[in-house]
Amino acid sequence: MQRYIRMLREGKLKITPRREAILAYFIKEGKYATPEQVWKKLRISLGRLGLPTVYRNMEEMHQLGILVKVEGVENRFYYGLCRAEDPQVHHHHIICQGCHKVREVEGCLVGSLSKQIEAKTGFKLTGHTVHLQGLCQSCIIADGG
Amino acid sequence: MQRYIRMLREGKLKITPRREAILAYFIKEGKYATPEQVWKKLRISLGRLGLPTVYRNMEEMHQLGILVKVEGVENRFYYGLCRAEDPQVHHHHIICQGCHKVREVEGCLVGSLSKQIEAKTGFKLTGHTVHLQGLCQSCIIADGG
DNA sequence: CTAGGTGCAAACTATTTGCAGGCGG
DNA sequence: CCGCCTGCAAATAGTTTGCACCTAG
Repeated sequence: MQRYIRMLREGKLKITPRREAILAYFIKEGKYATPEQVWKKLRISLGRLGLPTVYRNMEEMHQLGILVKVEGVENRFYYGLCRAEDPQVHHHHIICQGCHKVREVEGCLVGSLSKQIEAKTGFKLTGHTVHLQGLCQSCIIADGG
Repeated sequence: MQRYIRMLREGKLKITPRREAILAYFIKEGKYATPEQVWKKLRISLGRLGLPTVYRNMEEMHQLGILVKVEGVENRFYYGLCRAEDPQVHHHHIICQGCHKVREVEGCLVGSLSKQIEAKTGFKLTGHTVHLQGLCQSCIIADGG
């Protein structure tokens, strides 16, 4: 928790009960979630909590690299906690299709091939997004595979 | 054009003036576009044209592998014509940040590394999406770089 | 104390749906 | 001539905004 608090401070954001609760939610669940899912859970314990507050805070945390943002099914956006040592160091994430657990994947899949791609296409690569889907150990077992 | 017409037939979709116009749009422009952009252009030449019709047709063409669908900025979806020999053969696309041109990238960036990823994470990979952004030859020059 | 954070209500906007009539095969 | 296709209007739903009040630092 402390490292995320520190990241909020570095981003000039105040440490409020709402922000701590959102962080605690992601640390506890370890899964990705929509702002609405987070809101439904937290407003029970927090009493009053506005959905826009959750949207605002999750987006801000995404800007600071605390949360990863991924396009899920059905035109919705999901956020997951990034546990990488240094979120600034480029890496990818893999998400379990069974339980929505998020895990960091070190290194970059595109980096080593970028020269080849540029040579073949004539494009100069400026960026990329990679979304990996999979099944975690527990869900492989649960799936009977 | 003929190959896309054939793909529509194989998908049990009728060949209508609206569908031909949408295909012609993408063949001519060679860029990705939102349903709204396509609609604004085509309703001039087609007279009456409903925006829902464009949404419906573009989504159907996406299902058939005729159009690629990518998440753009600002929570909107863009579609681009897939010119790959066989769209069923797995490949990626790179989109020019300057002019929005779409180009196929043969091969798979994840495939050769999937074993490593699985070994390192313990996940079993079930799928992935890769979005490459870049600058095409013309836009590199226009950019002065 | 003061700038940033929050709740609420309302707005916004991309996308979808229902349905009556139209047209491709 | 049958069933898919289309336009229109209206609904849906995720997300954002305006604003008065509140609270962390």
